[in-house]
Amino acid sequence: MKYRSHCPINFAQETFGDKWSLLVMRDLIFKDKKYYNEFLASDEKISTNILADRLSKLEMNGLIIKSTDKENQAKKRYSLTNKGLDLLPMLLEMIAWSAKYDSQTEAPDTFIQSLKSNRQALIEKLTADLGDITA
Amino acid sequence: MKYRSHCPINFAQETFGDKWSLLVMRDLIFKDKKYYNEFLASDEKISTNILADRLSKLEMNGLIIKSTDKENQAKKRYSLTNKGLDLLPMLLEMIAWSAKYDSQTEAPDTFIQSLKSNRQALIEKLTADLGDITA
DNA sequence: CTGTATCCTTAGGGATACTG
DNA sequence: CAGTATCCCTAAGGATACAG
Repeated sequence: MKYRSHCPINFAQETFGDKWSLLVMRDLIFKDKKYYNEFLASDEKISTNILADRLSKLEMNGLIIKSTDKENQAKKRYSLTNKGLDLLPMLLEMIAWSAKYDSQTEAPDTFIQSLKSNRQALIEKLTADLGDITA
Repeated sequence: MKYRSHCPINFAQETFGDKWSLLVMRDLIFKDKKYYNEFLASDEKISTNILADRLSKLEMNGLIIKSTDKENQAKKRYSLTNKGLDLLPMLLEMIAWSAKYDSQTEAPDTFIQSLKSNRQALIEKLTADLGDITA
């Protein structure tokens, strides 16, 4: 891959700055989604070819890993890597910003407060998940 | 504007998730850029029509404001609003993530440490700037 | 169920000439 | 200097059919 510059913000932009990647990461981190059809069913209606492409790119960039489901050979399971999980702090700040400025969010202060207090629990849950896979 | 969903991550994506907006914000926040030709001169080589479009969209979305330079009537000056400035925490987390995983970054630990220690000073400087304009 | 493969459309972007 | 206005092009995305 050829980067436009060596700026870290540009690096992030080129890694997950497209229209869909961050939404897939959201589904993995906050919505406990793990399977293809679960991502496909998200509100934003990603189309199947784009989803396949993004999953593959996220895997190539080391943010997620793909494994075979234990129960069902045909079924693939997507999980976060540490690199992917490390997006959490940034995502939380992003969510806090949106909550503050998106008029659709009701009671942003309460919402942000609950985010922060759940932060540690979320990290622990995701890290445990991670152990499941890499073990 | 019509949003794909009411998710806060999607809101952020649709507000500044294009290829250029965040780089303009970076220039304003971290590089003290204020004028059209300064943005135009950035490493990533944004083209003039795109820059004009992004500045206008960022203004419409309330992240920046445009004013006339005091010295020169023809010269326009772009400044951060509070809403724009509030992207700082997210950007710092983004930079920290990139520093950790972009192999181009030398000594990421040191880099991230210096980011964090400069954080408060940066906020104060930017806030002072803001006072200049809105006063 | 988990994807590929195709086809098609469009938004986003790049180059460059031009204007107040 | 600070942008518009054009023209053009491609990558990105959407719809849908199909395959292992």
